[in-house]
Amino acid sequence: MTPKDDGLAGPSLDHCSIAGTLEALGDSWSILVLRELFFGVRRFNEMQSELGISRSVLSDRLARLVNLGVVRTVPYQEPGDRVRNEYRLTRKGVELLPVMVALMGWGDAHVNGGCGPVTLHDKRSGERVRLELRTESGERVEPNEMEPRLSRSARKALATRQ
Amino acid sequence: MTPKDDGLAGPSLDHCSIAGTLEALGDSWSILVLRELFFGVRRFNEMQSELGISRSVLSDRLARLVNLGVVRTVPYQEPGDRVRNEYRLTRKGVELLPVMVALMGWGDAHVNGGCGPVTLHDKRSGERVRLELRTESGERVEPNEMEPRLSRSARKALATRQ
DNA sequence: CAGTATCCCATATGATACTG
DNA sequence: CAGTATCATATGGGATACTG
Repeated sequence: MTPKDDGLAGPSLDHCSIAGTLEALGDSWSILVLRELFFGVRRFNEMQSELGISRSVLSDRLARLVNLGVVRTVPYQEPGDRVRNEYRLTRKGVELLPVMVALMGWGDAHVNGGCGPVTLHDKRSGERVRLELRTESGERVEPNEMEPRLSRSARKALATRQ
Repeated sequence: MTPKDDGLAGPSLDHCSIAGTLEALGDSWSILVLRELFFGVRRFNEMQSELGISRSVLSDRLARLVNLGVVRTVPYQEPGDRVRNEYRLTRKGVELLPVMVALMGWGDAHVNGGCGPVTLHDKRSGERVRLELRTESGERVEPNEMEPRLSRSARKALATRQ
């Protein structure tokens, strides 16, 4: 048995969705910028000082995120001041929250020794929220009870190539 | 209302768990190496050719992951060959799978246009598995229905500092 | 096969200064 | 306040060659 036989990886996975997301957001600042937005920080200067990121990089990252469609600018005006922009997550950006929740969960458990400085709550009930793996029929699944499979389309693509 | 007032971010979050996890695994290769392990690829040379990563970087990354405790080496021996090592996820590494599932989910939806080359299944039932946000009492929560709060300990830390 | 060591380069980042 | 432009640097990564 060569290792190749039982592995799923291969040319068909060069652009697997994990790699795709990382290509879009896998640099060292994008996720942190999105975290700020998630945590309610919306303005350039505040993000900059919170994150300790350089102004040029923050400017670049925000532009990229807007371009990607995960962030949008919203005009606002302080009384007696000119109109400026603040930044908000788009729907596409909000759908990234599970990534942040997963990162936070692992960091809570394995970096911060069991719990972190932030907890997540349902806005209505106030109950704590967490991420779970479930089957379509609603059964909980542990991470080690899960296996990846090539989708039908990927198998077909692989077959024609061989 | 200054933006500062309604944001959660601040000095107490410099080492929030998202940043912590990213610090450990946020480089451009670690997650991809872990993906290979998740997909069943365990040997150095195979990972190297699958990923198109340079040998030195792969070597370095594997060492770091072992050091972090998310990967361990397991000796194996091909008949008539000397003993070598292969790599496996530890429990701590397996607990990182939700991060990969979340990345995959977003990539499926927003990079690969609705579906990707890989699906995840319960080993037993074969049913598809996905990530869900739920309250402790089992209610499903949409990403936009969720808000972050400072934990009790973080509030206390913040209070003493001010 | 499974690495390690060396060297070189591209690029990401930060510091600083400037602008509306 | 909210950026943009320029520059210097550091670091990450690849290519290559070597070793057990």
